[in-house]
Amino acid sequence: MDNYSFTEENYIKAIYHLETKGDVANTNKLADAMQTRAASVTDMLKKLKRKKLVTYKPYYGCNLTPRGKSLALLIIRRHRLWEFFLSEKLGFNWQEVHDVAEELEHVGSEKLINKLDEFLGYPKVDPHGDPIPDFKGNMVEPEQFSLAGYTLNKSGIVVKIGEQSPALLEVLEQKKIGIGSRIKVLQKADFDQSMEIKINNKHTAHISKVLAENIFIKIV
Amino acid sequence: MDNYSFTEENYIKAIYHLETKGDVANTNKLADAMQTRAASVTDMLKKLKRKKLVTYKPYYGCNLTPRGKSLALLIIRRHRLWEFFLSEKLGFNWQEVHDVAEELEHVGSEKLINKLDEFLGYPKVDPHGDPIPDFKGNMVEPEQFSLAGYTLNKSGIVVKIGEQSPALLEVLEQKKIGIGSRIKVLQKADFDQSMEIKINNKHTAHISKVLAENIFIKIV
DNA sequence: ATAAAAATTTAGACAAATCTAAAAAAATAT
DNA sequence: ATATTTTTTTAGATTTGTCTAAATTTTTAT
Repeated sequence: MDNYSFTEENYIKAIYHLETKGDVANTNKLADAMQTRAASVTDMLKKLKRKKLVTYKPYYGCNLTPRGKSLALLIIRRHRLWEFFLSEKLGFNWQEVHDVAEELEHVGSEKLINKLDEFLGYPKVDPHGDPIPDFKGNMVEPEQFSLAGYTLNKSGIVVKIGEQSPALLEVLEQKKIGIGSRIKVLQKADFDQSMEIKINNKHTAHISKVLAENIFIKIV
Repeated sequence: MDNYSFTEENYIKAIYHLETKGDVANTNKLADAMQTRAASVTDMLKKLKRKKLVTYKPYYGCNLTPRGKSLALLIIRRHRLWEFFLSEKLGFNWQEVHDVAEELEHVGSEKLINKLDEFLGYPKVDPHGDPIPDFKGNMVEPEQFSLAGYTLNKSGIVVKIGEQSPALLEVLEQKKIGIGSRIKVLQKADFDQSMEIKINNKHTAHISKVLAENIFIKIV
């Protein structure tokens, strides 16, 4: 695999994320994502095109070539493996892992990342519930379920909140449940479907059926 | 702690290593260490002086300021902790760890490096036998001697290889001598200072004076 | 002590990634 | 369909770390 600068890698990653969100990666969106100016983006897109990582059409935007896409997946693989390492082995909170992984993801050694993968036991999902590509770039988007359908002792990561009402958000805030929280079902009451859950392996909470129906979990 | 570029950090590290070797870090030696030209070094030294990391005297060379020295020790701490991690946790050979650690050492998070230190059990020495500075920058130089100075029937554990040339590493590989090997001196020839040694109580080897001078042993 | 050699610095240039300001193209509104 | 607004590109400048070639200082040798 060739060698790319931090900046190039970050552009490729940003383009990938825009594409998978269904958007075309155009100049202004990229400038926004990269915290830079449109003119700088234009320059970079021309360069990435020269390097055959994207197809670039002036006044339109760009798409990743197959080469660009595998580079993106490699960087995402590195990022998410490091996030897993930081969380699992070094005891970082899931909120803290992103910024550090943002730096570690640019360390290029192929052997490093594959050995790390092995050391971590080939995890499928990072601490935010996002899937980790394997060494070939394949990843399995984990299925998400409402917490209400969960059975005892199953755990996962909160990836979505159903209803966006202020009342619901307030309850979640109060119980310290948010996107990324790791939740494990401890007890379930048959008569009203309420449940006792453990949040981030730290504190427990009791939540009603209605609340559980609005919390969506990815299995980890 | 402030933020420095990869290049600045690498210069600081090179200056530190020259200083501890007893040399004055002058332009040509630095150009050699940094694989660059003298003119580039001059530019950089002026910059490092502006940043108060070195004292620089034209036509003489430079010395690290206290700030510069603690930065150097921090980078060395990162480097050696990562080497330990790669060797101990990911199963890299001690010859392979250096280049990867060279990249990892520039990841700046203070929390990362202190958590890593904790995770590794606060190791005192890296896979090459070099001491790891603690979070304050203190390190204990382990007592070690060149094998060349050894007398008959004395034995110890290989903790460091002096010169890092591929030619030397190849000989060591071939004779199955590595960091951690237990070595006992069986015979010594007066006329050329070559010696017969036993390695790991298993096989014997004949090694020249020059080779012996590059093998450092810790008495056990 | 003076000339020759070696080491170092200065001057001016370059590539990468960025910027601002102005020009050009595309989208939108009347 | 034409004018206005938005988006994007171009042109030219800036910063960082590098380079070559020439000038300068220091060291070494006679």
